[in-house]
Amino acid sequence: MRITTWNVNSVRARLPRVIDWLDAARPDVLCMQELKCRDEQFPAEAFEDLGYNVAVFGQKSWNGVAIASQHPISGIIRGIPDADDPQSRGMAVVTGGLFIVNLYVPNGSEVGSDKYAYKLQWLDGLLDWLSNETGPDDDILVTGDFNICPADRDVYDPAAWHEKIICSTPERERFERLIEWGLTDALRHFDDSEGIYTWWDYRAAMFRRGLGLRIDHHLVSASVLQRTQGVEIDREARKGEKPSDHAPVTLILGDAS
DNA sequence: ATGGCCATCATGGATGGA
Repeated sequence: MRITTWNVNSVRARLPRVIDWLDAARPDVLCMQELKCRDEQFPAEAFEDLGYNVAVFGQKSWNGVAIASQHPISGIIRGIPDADDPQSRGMAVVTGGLFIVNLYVPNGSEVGSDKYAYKLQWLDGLLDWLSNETGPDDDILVTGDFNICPADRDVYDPAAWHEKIICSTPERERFERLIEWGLTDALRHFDDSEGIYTWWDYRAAMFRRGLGLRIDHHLVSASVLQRTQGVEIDREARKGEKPSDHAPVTLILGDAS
């Protein structure tokens, strides 16, 4: 079983690329972030034509998350950690035997800004929400665009990013609390090397120069970790005409025992 | 060179992203 997370940076602007990729890669589940459209603007038919069921949690212009799955989708939760938040940044479903939480964590803009305070509050709320909704003994995948580099090895220039947004200690502490709660950063379970990135700035030919950040993650509970065979980042999808600035990141699982 | 690009809404240029 394969589950992909991909910040598509506008599902409407990216539709041909997303659909072509999905048709070729055919993961069991695709978790998307940054739809930048309302629910009724989401091109559900294009996914359904490929045999996927879809659950969408969008909003006008910004943010928005969706899950496409070849398996039946049930138990849809819209609005994490707070159902009343006007920003659509989190949803959860049950599909393929997993509780999948798909997140678009706030960017935070700048350390010390109002948006930064919202980001930290949002991450605090996420941990509370998880603790109320489920437990680390369940079959859980928390995936998406976390907008956090967990460690310096996830950053192309740690000195330049020191205590900057994405890399600040309070953000990393929130990430670490998710790990302490009982989740494992699936990629780091297999590979502790530097230079592994999932996002590259559109500006200054950062992708061509190999300068990026690792901010898209698959966090798995112990039972899911036991089945995890690897994590793949599809850098090919960052090349060519009109790419997203994020690459798709795929979690590969064996069968449940 | 302390910026570079890209999407949205709207139809110019502000706002947001990371």
